[in-house]
Amino acid sequence: MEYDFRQIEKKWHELWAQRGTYKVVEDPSRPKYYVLNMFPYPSGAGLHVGHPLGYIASDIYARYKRQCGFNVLNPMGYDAYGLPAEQYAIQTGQHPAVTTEKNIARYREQLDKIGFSFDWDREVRTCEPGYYHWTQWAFQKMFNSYYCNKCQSAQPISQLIEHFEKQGTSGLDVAQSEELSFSPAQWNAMDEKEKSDVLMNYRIAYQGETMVNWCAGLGTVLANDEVVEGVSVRGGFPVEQKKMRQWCLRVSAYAQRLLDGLDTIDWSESIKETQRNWIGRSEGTEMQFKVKDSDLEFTIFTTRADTIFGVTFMVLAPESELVPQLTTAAQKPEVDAYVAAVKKRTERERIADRRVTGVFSGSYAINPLTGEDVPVWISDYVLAGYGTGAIMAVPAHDSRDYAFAKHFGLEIRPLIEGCDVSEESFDAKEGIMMNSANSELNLNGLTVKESIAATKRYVTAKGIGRVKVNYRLRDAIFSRQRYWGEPFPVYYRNGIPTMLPEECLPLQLPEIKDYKPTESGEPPLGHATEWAFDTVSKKVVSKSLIDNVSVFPLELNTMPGFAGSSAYYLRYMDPHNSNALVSREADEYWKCVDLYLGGSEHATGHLIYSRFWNKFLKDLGVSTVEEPFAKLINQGMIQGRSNFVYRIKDTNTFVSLGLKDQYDTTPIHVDVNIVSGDVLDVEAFKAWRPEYETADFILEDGKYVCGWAVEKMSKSMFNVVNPDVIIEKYGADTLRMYEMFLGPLEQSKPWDTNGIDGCHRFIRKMWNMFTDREGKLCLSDDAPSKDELKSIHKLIKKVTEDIENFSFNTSVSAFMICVNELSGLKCNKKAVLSDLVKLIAPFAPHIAEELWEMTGGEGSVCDAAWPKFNEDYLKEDSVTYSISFNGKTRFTMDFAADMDAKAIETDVLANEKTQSYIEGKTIRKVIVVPRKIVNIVIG
RNA sequence: GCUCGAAUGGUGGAAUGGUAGACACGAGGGACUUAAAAUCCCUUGACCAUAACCGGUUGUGCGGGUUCGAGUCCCGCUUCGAGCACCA
Repeated sequence: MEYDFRQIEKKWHELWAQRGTYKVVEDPSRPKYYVLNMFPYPSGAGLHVGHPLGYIASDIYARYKRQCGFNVLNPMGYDAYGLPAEQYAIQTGQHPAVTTEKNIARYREQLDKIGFSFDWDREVRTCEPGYYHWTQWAFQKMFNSYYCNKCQSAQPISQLIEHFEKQGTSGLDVAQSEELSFSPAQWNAMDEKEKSDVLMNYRIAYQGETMVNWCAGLGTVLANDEVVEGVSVRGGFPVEQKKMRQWCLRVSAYAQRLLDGLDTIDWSESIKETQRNWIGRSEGTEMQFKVKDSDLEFTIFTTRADTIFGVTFMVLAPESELVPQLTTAAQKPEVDAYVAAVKKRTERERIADRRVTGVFSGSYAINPLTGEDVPVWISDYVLAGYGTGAIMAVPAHDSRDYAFAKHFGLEIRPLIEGCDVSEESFDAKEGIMMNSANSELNLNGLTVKESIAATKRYVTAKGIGRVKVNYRLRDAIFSRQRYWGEPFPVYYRNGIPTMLPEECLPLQLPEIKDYKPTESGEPPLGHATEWAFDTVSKKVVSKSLIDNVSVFPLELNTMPGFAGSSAYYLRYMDPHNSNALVSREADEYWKCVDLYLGGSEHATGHLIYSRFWNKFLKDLGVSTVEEPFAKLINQGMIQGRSNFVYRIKDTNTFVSLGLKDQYDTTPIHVDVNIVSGDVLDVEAFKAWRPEYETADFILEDGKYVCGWAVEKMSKSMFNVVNPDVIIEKYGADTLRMYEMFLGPLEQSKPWDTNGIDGCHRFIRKMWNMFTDREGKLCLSDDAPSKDELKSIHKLIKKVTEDIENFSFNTSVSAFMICVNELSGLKCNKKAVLSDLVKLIAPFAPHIAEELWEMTGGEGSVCDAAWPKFNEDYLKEDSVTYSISFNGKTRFTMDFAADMDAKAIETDVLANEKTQSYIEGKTIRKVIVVPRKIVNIVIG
């Protein structure tokens, strides 16, 4: 009887839910394994076939680990805050919570059909108060912490205050926005507001005036990874630089730990490299330059201290605070005009147009090694935000300085023997130095490497500079001018940002009637009426009660998307705990995510923030491990495969692919759901759009063949494939097998249903091995034959290895081979087939569960012990060797499996056929490749 | 520009330095069937040879190298993809 996947899959979905098959509890008697997928943002479009790829892979691994005896945590939840719901709210007035809820329901319905082993009791949603309580809590902890460089850890801010009271800033080694200097007396004399401002310089969550990516189109600030080429990733609106007071997280304090941690985790080299790049550690030297005829001094950063004798000018970033100080009266109009022009240029324009621009400040700096005067210029090729915002320019050995010097006719002084700088700079860090000596320091004759070290030593000893490590990693901007995000648990006491008492958490998002920014330009929360904090009753009250004595205004910004996604993996460990983010026991049991699956597009966003957040929580003693994700796999994207029909110009006649070149045609996207194997369902096409109702077709071989192309899966290309449709036609098991069969997990590939029949046939074939025509079980208790055992143990070995290597596509092939072999052998042995059921269970859980029940298996197949591989069954009595001469195989010989190489060699050489091939030629070499080949080199 | 990654039949893709193209799709042929569906069997990189069989040559983007032996290792390119991009 046909395998009725619809009825059987439905049956098991119900039974699994009823029996709580996938419920997980901490069990110290068993080893744990934590599998996690990056949780999805529930968009209105629902799931397409690309989304479940990673979920299926991790589900297979989770089920496999469970069968191996691990207590497996495999949770799922929703990253529920996001811009689309908010924009939908602005357009329709529909509350984002309502749309989000609806979308989640739809996601859940789709996910349930695929048969995942998620423990839904542990579901989290970032937008629920019970969840964002802990997002707000972590923020408050960051506000109340500073980062101590000496102990490489976050510490309570109270310790820092104590330090200020006793020593001021002396002896301070902490992460800070800028270097401050004050005495204990000065600190103690400060008023509350001044102290608050000073502490902001050190807090891990702090408010700072920062240049932000302001997106007027979205009315909000965006993180760097939300901006690509000067436009917003969402919506594609232009983004400009604007200075704003924003909440920030001092991610930069953790730069070194974020970098070091990469060496301890099992992630792909490419994503680690991306993160290293993003962190951008650079070891160099900071040097002071005195300004001529002035008391002023400024600091530059360089990685090429060795080139100091080649400095012919200095450059300041236009935004640098030094610009007004160093500009002479004569140059002021020109400098002001330049700075103003630079400010007007958006990021986008600066990328598009990279002309050399700049202006002379009028001042000269004194090269501390040569005593020469060097002109100070201002140019936007120097960035204010990196290093000190000022550089020493060595045009001979830096291509940017070179371009600048050429453009403005400045001196270019080569320092490396034999280099030619007439056409371009010599940037390579190699060669022998020249022109580099003063009375105390002589670099001439040294290599670049030696001179860097020598200069560092000299500069440090002379007190004109110091060794410095810089990071490109910037602090994360943590404010968003949006409604649909976590509110900050912060109120403003006469301008001083103050944390809500911990017992007032969570601070719930207020209801508002309009989701747009207010007329006065405040964020949407400006519309909220109940949005003030009463410090006496400790309640949120109406704004009308604000008296700035006991009732104060609340913060109007909300947190960005990455706030809620930074520690969700901890919450899954203990999702219902209302006293803590995660209990000590749960945390110590689950520790960290053992296997994390998700797209590589989060390399510089979520995966950095989350690691940062976890490190902070570890300093706090909440998380037990330094790195939250021990192993990371980036599944590839599934692209769309679009189909085209070809309309003959100015007609309603469509011509099949093979004949289209005979006409003048326009390709038109056609819905892939009415195309099967690139053949168009003509009737469905006519019904698809009213304008095609009267369409005519020129067919080939009676069929209309469509063209195709690989494009992004999107509605506008009509290439979105909904997993529900596939499941309805083939069943979830086939979908699961096929998604794995498509190709290597980490590779991007187009969705193409052309091969899905093969997987479906496989499922049916397997079903038919167990059942007769009436659908009744027909298994025998007889002992399996040697061939049957060999076949199944080959499979056990292959599938076990493949799962461990995440090579699921080849294990699907292995299943097909095994089932072909066993059905060829007419195998109906229970001993063999029950192993097959256990092996297929992670891949195709529905059919496995049904067969497991039919064969009288105990409990659920997901708890059936993974079959043990026995090598003895694969052993052969004899092995066939190919006999080759100079690499060309001529004939074969059989030998006993345990025969040693020397004996084989002797036998082969004694053989008559061998002799006839050698025939008088000399034998140069004989190579015996175990179990494969004997190659005889003659000549 | 820099840093990674990739390139194998008509297609998706297999191959610890050891018989390249497993497995699957598609295509062609056949069996069963009144017919269709389903199922099963055979052929299927290219080229040459042959009545047929046996066979031969060539073949993993291009050019070199190491090796008895290279899709795999090394050097130099080409093309495509991804990330970073004035980071001093």
